[in-house]
Amino acid sequence: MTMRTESEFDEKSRLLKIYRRMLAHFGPRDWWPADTPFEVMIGAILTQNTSWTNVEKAIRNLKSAHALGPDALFKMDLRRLKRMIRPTGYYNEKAKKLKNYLRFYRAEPICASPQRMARMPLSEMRERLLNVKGIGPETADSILLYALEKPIFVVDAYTRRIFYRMGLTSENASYDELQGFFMRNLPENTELYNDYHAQIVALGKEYCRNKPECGPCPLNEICMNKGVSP
DNA sequence: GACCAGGCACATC
DNA sequence: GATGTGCATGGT
Repeated sequence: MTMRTESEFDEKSRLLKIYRRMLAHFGPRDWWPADTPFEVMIGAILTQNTSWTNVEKAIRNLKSAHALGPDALFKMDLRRLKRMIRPTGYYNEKAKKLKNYLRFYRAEPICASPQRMARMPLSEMRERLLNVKGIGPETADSILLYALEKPIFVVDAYTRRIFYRMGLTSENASYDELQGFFMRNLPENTELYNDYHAQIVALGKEYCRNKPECGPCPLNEICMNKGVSP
């Protein structure tokens, strides 16, 4: 039998309270903004350290070239691919990352085979994704959660910043530590993880950018940061 | 013109 | 394991 501390209960209710507050303010986010699971995967790579508006341009380029599919992208000339994804920045690196991912994807048709997907344990799937050069923890988890609908919590720069400023996590917590914090304290639920992360991004974009001071935060009553950089 | 954006791999200590 | 660096465009 496991003992639970008071603070564990506090954190559980607090994380849900924060979620409800964000949900009330922003409404359901209906993520990920993409037409297909495959588009989610490509977007997840393209958005690495890049604003989503830049990714939209690249996605548009690929769509208008009728190239947003595994075969078309895999076969596309590298220089042409670079030209199309240029707006996302790091386009030389990202073009290689996409090619790496497509090689993996075509060899392991995870999305084309639901039976195989269902059989594959989450942790094993994650390991395989992380073995692809260019896929780190956030990209892997975004693919698992938003393309494959697996129950895993996505951590990003906004998550780290917001929850550190709230005083709930440490500034230099690792990805795995932060992910563990959320997954220990929230019910395991794909829909919740999906919208929770989307809410965090909405909050981050509007109120909690990487500046010394927050904007007027809709979470004021539960956010410990009173507008001063901690 | 500086600063930031839905990271990651790699080198070095 | 922690810390530093290159990668690059587009918006504010």
